[in-house]
Amino acid sequence: MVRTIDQEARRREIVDAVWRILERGGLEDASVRKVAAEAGLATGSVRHFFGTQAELHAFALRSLSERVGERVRRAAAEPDVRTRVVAMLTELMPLRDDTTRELRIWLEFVHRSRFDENLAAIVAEQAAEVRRFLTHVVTGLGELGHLCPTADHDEVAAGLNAFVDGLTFELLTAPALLTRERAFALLESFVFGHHMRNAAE
Amino acid sequence: MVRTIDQEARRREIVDAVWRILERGGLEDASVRKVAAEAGLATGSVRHFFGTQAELHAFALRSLSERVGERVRRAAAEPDVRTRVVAMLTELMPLRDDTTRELRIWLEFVHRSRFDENLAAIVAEQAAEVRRFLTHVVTGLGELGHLCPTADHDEVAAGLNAFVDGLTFELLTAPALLTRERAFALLESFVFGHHMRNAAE
DNA sequence: GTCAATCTAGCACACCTGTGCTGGTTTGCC
DNA sequence: GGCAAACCAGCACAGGTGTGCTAGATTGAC
Repeated sequence: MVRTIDQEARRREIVDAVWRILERGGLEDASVRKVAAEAGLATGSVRHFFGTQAELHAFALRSLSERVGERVRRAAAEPDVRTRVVAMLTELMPLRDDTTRELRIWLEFVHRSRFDENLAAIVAEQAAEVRRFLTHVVTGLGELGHLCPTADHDEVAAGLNAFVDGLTFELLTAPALLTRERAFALLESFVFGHHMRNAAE
Repeated sequence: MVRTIDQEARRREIVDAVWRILERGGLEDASVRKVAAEAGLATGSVRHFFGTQAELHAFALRSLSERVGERVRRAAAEPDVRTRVVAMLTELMPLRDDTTRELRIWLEFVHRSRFDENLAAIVAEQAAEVRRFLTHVVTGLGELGHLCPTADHDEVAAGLNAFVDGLTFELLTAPALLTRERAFALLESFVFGHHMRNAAE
């Protein structure tokens, strides 16, 4: 056998090229030829590692979610509860340059997934994971006393999810409406204010 | 001069075809040929009314926003304040089949606008208009006594905007996470609950 | 060195795209 | 009727696309 370790490195290089293109021009620009050029390869080389374009895109998406997952897990190590909640939510939103880059790319896939069953399955799984994660966060908030005791945690998590998604979406698509600082302030106010009561209250 | 009235009808027919295609397959599918086929015309006919594809897309977007605007204005006629606020917000969200259709199409343009300066200008103007509209709604809420007197209306409007956008985005891209009924409940809870205090509070 | 697995490179095909252009057809005014 | 403007239809060109395929280069085990 020859070179089993470099294979993964090459795949990562190619995925990096995909990400750069997605950030710059969106998924439509991520043709096999352009990806190859961006990675400094020939189209045949790319197709040796990814038999089809769909495979390449799916792999790029999965790699992205792995990366985000790692980051969130790292933020989860923070000992102080309140700091931890904010840190973890922050990782999911475009509040820094690095996360902005990731979420810009992520938005490309989410959008495409509306008309692509393959991507849709992956995206749906990711969304469900985020929701579970937010439910966890809400439980933590309950222990912190930031929640009305009668609040329905699922309901509160759904609301938090919508708020986070809305801030993210606006930061990505309408930067004139929202600065990072303001988004962060709104997030803190939403989480630690008296906003998390039950809808049935 | 021949036929000055049918011209607008034709344009509308073509735009209708564009919308149908956008809903079904996204903006990428809205090629001149496919639009023509959908409208039952030859490509040359479409190009007689819209010199270029970009022009066609821009026109389809503007037509959409006009349509939504009319609907919102109609909802603004409701006399009861509380009912009116809900009705107006409802028009901006995919809570019915007709508005869902419009917002699906709208999302296509918003997404494309990230890499298309022409569309970006139109979309940004629309977003600003929605924000002004929401600020208006918030003022109405203040008069209703649903707002903390010290609340910063701009801040509250920004939060409401994010929440509405988040619910909309999730309904369009992650229907497994959110039903229309739940979204409506969350909206009402957000607007009429104790959620609208000032961030600096 | 030998050799086979792995990787790279790129040509070729069929298809779709926007748009320039050139004819034909319909329409309503005079 | 005649005529010009408005409209319709579609060909043609120069690109770009995914992917099948073949041929060469590189690599590491033996």
